[in-house]
Amino acid sequence: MFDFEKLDKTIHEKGRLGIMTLLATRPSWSFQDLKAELKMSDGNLVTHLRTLHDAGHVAVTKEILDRPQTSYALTAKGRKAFQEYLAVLEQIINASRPHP
Amino acid sequence: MFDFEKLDKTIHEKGRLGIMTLLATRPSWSFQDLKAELKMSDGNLVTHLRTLHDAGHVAVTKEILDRPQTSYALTAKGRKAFQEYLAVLEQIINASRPHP
DNA sequence: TTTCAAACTTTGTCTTGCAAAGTATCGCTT
DNA sequence: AAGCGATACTTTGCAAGACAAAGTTTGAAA
Repeated sequence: MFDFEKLDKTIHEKGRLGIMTLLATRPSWSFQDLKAELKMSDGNLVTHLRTLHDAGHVAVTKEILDRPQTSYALTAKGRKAFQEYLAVLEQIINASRPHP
Repeated sequence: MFDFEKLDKTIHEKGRLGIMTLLATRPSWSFQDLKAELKMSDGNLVTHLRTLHDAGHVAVTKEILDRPQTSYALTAKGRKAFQEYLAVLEQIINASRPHP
């Protein structure tokens, strides 16, 4: 009916799903912006970002502008994985309309 | 941008999301059918069903036909909660198409 | 009454989320 | 130079939860 095995657990967790969704909307997000938007603690956010980075889904860029600033972006792999994840969500939505 | 707080944790967990999705497709499911479809262990499945039942999302019916058989169905509350959950999924899908 | 299957419960393990507090690094100010 | 504040992380500790395996209960059929 639908492939629950395909629901990538790395992405599915609430906090990381939030991160991935935000990253999908823009080429790049700063740590501070992610934190403000998602209302996560530093430690929690960093941990989730590291998990996503370890999975190869997120690229990290450190620069020092005015202040030190770290930016995050989807990798090609991450974008693909996320699209597959979204495809499962669409399956769920479609399946959930009771068929006549 | 979208409401992550609305992502009901009771529903969001992978196993329970599977259960809710199946329950949304039919008026009623037997324990055995859920188990077969979701490939979960007895203990795991029962625990998730109890969690959903405790949350008021799922109704339980025990009857004895040929064999004892327990059936599960969405409550009105569960159906509503699930629809709200799906609405967030749709927000995520829409937000994830990078806007031009 | 032995047997079988359904539907639990119990037990134990292991992972994970999460926050709070601490640390390192860099600019800016005085 | 010394101190200050912000960023970005690390560490620590706890609590919750997923999950499987094994045991238990219940009812029906043989």
